[in-house]
Amino acid sequence: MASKSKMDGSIGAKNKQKILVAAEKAFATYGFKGTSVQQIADEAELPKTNILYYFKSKQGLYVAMLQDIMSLWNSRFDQVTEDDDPAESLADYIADKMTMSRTHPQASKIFAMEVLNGAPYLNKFFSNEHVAWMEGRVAILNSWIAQGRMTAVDPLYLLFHIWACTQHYADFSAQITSLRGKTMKRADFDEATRQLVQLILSGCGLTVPEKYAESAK
Amino acid sequence: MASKSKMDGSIGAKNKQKILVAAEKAFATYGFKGTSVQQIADEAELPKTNILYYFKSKQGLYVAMLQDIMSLWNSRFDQVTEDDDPAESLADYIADKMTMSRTHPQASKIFAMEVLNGAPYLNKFFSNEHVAWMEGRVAILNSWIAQGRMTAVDPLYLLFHIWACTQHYADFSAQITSLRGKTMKRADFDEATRQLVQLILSGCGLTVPEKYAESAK
DNA sequence: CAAAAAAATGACTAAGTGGTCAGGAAATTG
DNA sequence: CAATTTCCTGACCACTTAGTCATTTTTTTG
Repeated sequence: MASKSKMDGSIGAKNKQKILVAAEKAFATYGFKGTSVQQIADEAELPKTNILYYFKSKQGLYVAMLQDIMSLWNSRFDQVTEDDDPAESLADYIADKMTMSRTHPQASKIFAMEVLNGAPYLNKFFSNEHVAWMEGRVAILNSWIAQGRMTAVDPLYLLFHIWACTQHYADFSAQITSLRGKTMKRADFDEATRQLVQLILSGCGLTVPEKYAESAK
Repeated sequence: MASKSKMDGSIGAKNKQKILVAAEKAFATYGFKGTSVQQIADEAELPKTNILYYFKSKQGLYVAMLQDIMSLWNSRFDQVTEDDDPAESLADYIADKMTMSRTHPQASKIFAMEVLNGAPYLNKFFSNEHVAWMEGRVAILNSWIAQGRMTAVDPLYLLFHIWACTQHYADFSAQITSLRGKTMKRADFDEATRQLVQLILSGCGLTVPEKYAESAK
C-alpha cells in the first residue's frame, strides 16, 4: 500500500531496534571493551552472527547506538528566547535533565564513559552542533544578565555545573545508593530536583518558581 | 642500619611504585578491560612477567591502585567543626576538590569509571569509612543550619552537588575542551573555582570570602 | 664467600575475541 | 509461481590476552 516505505525491511528494522536496546544495556554496564558481541547477542536473544549481519562491526553498532542516544539530549531549553523568564526557563531545564537521569540512566552512563575516554566518537558532534547550541544558549543567558534579570555569572560555567549535577544522579548512582542506604525513587529525584533548583537559582539571584518550591512535609 | 625496615625490598617497593604509576595512567586512559598488562609493562618499562610477579593478577594490581587513589580523597574539610565558619569551610572544600581535578585528573577518571561500573571494588569502602565520614559532615552542616548561619538546604544533596561540579572538570575535560576551544589552564581552573564558589555559597545564603571574590580582570 | 632468598624473564598455554564465509531458509516481488 | 532479494546461521580463523612455569640472575644474609 504505502508506496513510500518501499521495503525498508520491517523485519530488519525491528531487529535492529532490538539489538540497539540490548547494546545500550550491555555497553552501559560493561563499557565498550568490556562488552562482547556475544553478550549483546544473548541479551537480544539472537545469534551472534545476526548482530554482525545488521551492523557491520562491533564499532559500527556502538556508533549507531551513540547517535541514538545523542538524539535524547534535547529539551525545552533549546527553544528558550531572551524574552522568556530566566528563573522558570532554568528551573525547567534542570528538571528536564533530572528527568533524563531518572528515566535514561543507561544513556547517561554511556555518554559519560565516552567523554571520560576522550570522546573519540563525539568530537565531531561536539565541534559542530554542540558548539552552536552552546553559543546560542550563552547569548541568551548573557542577554538576561545584561537586562539585569539575573546575577552576572559566567554562562559557560553555569551550564557546566547544571550538567554536572544533573548527570551525577545517573552516573554516580552506585555511590549515591551506598551513601543513602537506599536507591533513589521518584520522590527522591523530585526532592533532589527541588534542592538543585534552589541552589542554582539562588546562586544566580533568581527566585524559585512556585512549582519547584518546598513540597509537602 | 635502620634495623626496622628489615628488608621490605627497597627494590620491590620502588618497582611496585613504578608499576602503580604506569597502571594509573593506562587504566585512566583505556579502562580496566581496555588495558592489557603488556601496555602497563611498556609504560613502566618492565617486562610483563615482572608485573605479574609483583601483583598476582591484573585485578590485584587494579585493586591496589584503587586503594592508592582513595587515599587522595582527603581534604581540610575532614577536620572542620561546627564552630568553624561555614562560608570559608565550604569555599575551601570546593577549592580543594577543584585542585584535585586539576592535579589528579587520572585518579578522578578512574574513580568515575569505577562508580559508573557499579563500584564493585568500592562498595566495602562506601559502606564503611565513607558513610561514617558523610554522617559526620552532614551533622556539622545541620548544626550550621540550626545555628542560623546558612540556608536550610539538605546537606546530603549539597555535598553531592559539590562533588558533581568539581569532579566534572576532570571527568568531562574532553567535552569542556571541545566547547571552550582550548584546554583548561591554571587560570581557567581558578576562574571556574570562583564561579562555583559563588554559585554554591550564594545558593546556601552565604557570603563569598574575600579570597574567592572576583579577581583581576 | 657460600647459601638462601628475592627478583627477573622467555617460552608457553588455554580461553576468549571480533569477524568471515558459504550455504541455506524465508520473505518479497514481477 | 519463479526469481530475486533479504534474512539467518553454524563452522571456522586469526589474533589478543591473562596467567603459568621452569630456569636463571641478582641481592641479601649468616
